[in-house]
Amino acid sequence: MESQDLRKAGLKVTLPRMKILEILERSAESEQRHLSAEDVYKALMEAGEEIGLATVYRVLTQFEQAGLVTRHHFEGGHSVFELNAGGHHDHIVCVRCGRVDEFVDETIEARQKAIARKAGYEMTDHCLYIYGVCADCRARGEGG
Amino acid sequence: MESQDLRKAGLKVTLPRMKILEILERSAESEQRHLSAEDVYKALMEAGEEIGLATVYRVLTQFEQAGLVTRHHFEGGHSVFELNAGGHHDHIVCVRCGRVDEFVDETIEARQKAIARKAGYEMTDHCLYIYGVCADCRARGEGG
DNA sequence: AGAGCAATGAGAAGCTTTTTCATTTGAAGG
DNA sequence: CCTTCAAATGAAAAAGCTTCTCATTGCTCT
Repeated sequence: MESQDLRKAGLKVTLPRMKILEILERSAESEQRHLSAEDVYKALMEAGEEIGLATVYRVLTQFEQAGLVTRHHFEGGHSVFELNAGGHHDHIVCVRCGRVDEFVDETIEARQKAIARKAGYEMTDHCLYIYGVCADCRARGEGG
Repeated sequence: MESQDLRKAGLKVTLPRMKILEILERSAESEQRHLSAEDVYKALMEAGEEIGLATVYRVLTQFEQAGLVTRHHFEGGHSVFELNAGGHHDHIVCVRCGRVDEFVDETIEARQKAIARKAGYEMTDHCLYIYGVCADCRARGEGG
């Protein structure tokens, strides 16, 4: 039951929050795990929900603070949000088509902690983006 | 001679470009290696140069395309630029005071290439940010 | 020195995100 | 079920960063 997720996060259960959570969950099941605020807004419109863009931003920020979603600063200036499920992972982004794949590498995870410690930092978080050209785009030819 | 750097990059040698390059070089020598467009603009104003903000953005973008600087998308919405010198490196950012340290780790570099290949990608670039609390901030106390 | 073309400056415009404030809605209690 | 109140929402305005427009300026080459 999703409303419990909101309650546990200390957020009042409202229609906009439920709907936005639904959108995020549905997109997490499909291939598109990373949604911008506008993506969410458009999905809401398509679902016939009259929810303002300001509310989308507010709710996504609240979800982030509540630990329900993670905000990523991809290239291009705008943020994307991703439902927190399945634990931590990093990203490979195709610079040609925008496709995003995920991975976890324990070696890198461990090295990061060691590097932070050596530099005198107590690591709280990290993010790693690998940029490249995906197999599909390369098969499609160099010309783009 | 700096003007040669511009020439090699295929850019006409103009006063604004020279001055911006100077600002970047001077800041690279000091502790502040990462400047936002506005930082550069303010530095120019302090130096008594009448260079428009639009030009700063244009020049920084050109420098990026020419490979002279690298643009980073730090958290907070705005980009920062860093002179390309001393080769590739990644970043550790203090979430408390904003301090930025740099590091290179060959193990991570190698793993990344391997991961990209395994996922079917041809890696073109990557960026890794470790977030944490630096030694100074921790010495200063948990309360902030 | 002069011609031609790229670069610049100032301000407007564009885009994403946040804020404001009146109105609406959800949660708790009678 | 109805009331009450704080919290949430919507619409529009505002804010912040970045890009665009276009007349003017200034390199580069001859």
